[in-house]
Order: sequence, then structure tokens, then C-alpha cells
Amino acid sequence: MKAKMSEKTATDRLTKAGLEITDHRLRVLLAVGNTPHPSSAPEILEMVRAKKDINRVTVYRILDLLVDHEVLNRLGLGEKSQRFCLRGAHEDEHPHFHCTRCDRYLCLNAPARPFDRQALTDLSLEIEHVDIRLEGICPACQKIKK
Amino acid sequence: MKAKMSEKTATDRLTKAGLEITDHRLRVLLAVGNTPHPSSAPEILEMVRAKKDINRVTVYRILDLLVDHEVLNRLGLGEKSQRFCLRGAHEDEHPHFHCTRCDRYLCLNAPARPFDRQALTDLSLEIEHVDIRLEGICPACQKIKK
DNA sequence: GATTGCACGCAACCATGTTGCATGGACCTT
DNA sequence: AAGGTCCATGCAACATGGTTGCGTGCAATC
Repeated sequence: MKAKMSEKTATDRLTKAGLEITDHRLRVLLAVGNTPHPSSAPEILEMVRAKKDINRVTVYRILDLLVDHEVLNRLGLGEKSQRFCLRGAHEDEHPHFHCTRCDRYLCLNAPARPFDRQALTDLSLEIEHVDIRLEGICPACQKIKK
Repeated sequence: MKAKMSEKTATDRLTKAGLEITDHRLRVLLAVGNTPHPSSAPEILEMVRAKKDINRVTVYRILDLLVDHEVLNRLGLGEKSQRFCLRGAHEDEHPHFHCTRCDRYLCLNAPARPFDRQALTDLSLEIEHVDIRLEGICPACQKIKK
């Protein structure tokens, strides 16, 4: 769990990214920044809406914008239902743990880069990115009897 | 590339799985069985339709059925747009390579199981499954100048 | 011949995400 | 101040992947 992201930090990050500050952008960024796990777009939408209504399309556009400006990472955990997390909040390539019960993702900071990249290069694959995804039951859900 | 799956092999697998043989099931199974990479449902739909029209819902239901009966594996490469491959065609847990250009998946039979599971167990994660996903450009696409 | 079970099709729906267009405010130019 | 431009936002509509409910027709069974 990271410390809460303050409104000031959020403003700073937007400014550094060369983006104008708008209320909506701040709210989206804060929602992502204050969630310890990578959030899906619908989750983010709901969080931001909780305070004050916002258009669905606007949220998607802001997310795209923040990814383009390298404020957020878009996690390619599959094809649809993308997840987002703050850039720099974790190591660059880290494994994710997906809890099949509560459907949340945790970032594992364990380095886990045990790859024999050479073997893969030998297959003449040009590797841009490695995703390691663990599936199972998170500690919180293990405590809840089923 | 595996040898082509014959109609007989497909029939056998259905029977062994305790399923009745129907024309549609055979066609779906053959489509998956004769594709060297894990196919998405829409891809399978298109392949099966190429020969003779079939209802979209029917294909989804047959895929679910075949997964339930352990004839196919459903790959959790993310949330939506599931992929399917023949059970037993590859090692149980093997990495997948996703080509960002042609959007295909390759199964890598490299064992690549270099995981420090102990470290993860120490986090009291209950791990059911490990997915390793590489992203990059496949050999075929590398040859095509962009 | 009536009943039951099941594969399939059709229509409708849902969720996630995208696109095109209108609007309204901020800022700039004359 | 009047007019013009840029751009964030909203709204409606669409696209795609997938699911659900219901009917229908065929085959085996009573």
C-alpha cells in the first residue's frame, strides 16, 4: 500500500506531463493513484462517479491521454478490460497476481525476471515485453470462508 | 506445426470425453485442432463458418462444452476474447507469445518455469496457475517490411 | 403415438470500448 | 468589445465479444 496521492502530487504529475489541469483529469488520476492495485476502466469510472457524475467517454479519453503522456501504465493483461496503474509506482516489469475470487489484481514487486531470453531470441522472436500473471486466491479472500 | 487432426481423431476425442458426436462439434473441434496457435472464439467462428453457416451462439456453447469436458483448454490470456487450444497439444503450463503485429498467439514449448514459488507462497498467495505472456514481433512479421 | 431430452437457432440483451458530432468555455487577435 | 479558434466535455450511436431465454425439431424412449 502506497501513501495516498495528494491533489498536489496529482497536479504536479499532470503539469510535468505537459497537460493542462482540469477537474476531471485530476479526479481520474487521483482515483487510479489512490488504489493500491491496478484498476479496470469500469472500476475507475465508478470511483470517479461516486463523487460527481462524469461521462463514460470522458473517462476513457482521459485514461488514453494519461497513458499517452506516460502518467499511467496500461497493463496488457489480455485484450479487453484493460487495467491502469500509476507509472513508476512499481518496478517496470513485475508480475501480477489475479485473484479469481475477488477479481482484483495485485502488483508483486518480486523481481521475477528469471527468463531465458536467449532461448527465445534463438527462436527469432523479437521480444518487447514480458507479462507474468499468477492466478489464485489472495490473502484477503483466503480468510473469508467460502 | 502439429500434424493435421483427422476426423477420426476428433471423433475419438469427443467419444472419450463422453460427448455425443454431432456435425457441429466435429467442425469446431477440427477447426481448433488444425490451427497451430490458440484461436479466439471469433476466429473459430469464422473458420467453421467458412465451410457452412453456423450460429454464433452454437459455437460459443460448443466451446464451453469442450472446455468443460477437458477437450480444449481455455487460455486466460486476459479477461475477454478468450483463446482456445487442444488439451494436451502442449505442455501444461507454457509461455505464450503474442505478436503485436499480426495479433496471433504462439505456444512456446520452452519449459520456462523459473519461478521462485516459495517467495510467493511466503506472501501467502495461493497460486493456482501461472501465465507467462511475451509480447513482440513474430518471425513471420519480422520478414514483412513495415 | 405420446413424452422426454437435447442440439441448435433466433432474438434480445449485456459489457467494454470507440467514433462523430455538438456545445460551451477559455484564450487570442484585431 | 466582437469575432475566431482551440479544446475538454457530453451525448448518441455504433462495434465487438459474449450470454441468456425461449422455441423448435429431431431422436430415443416409454
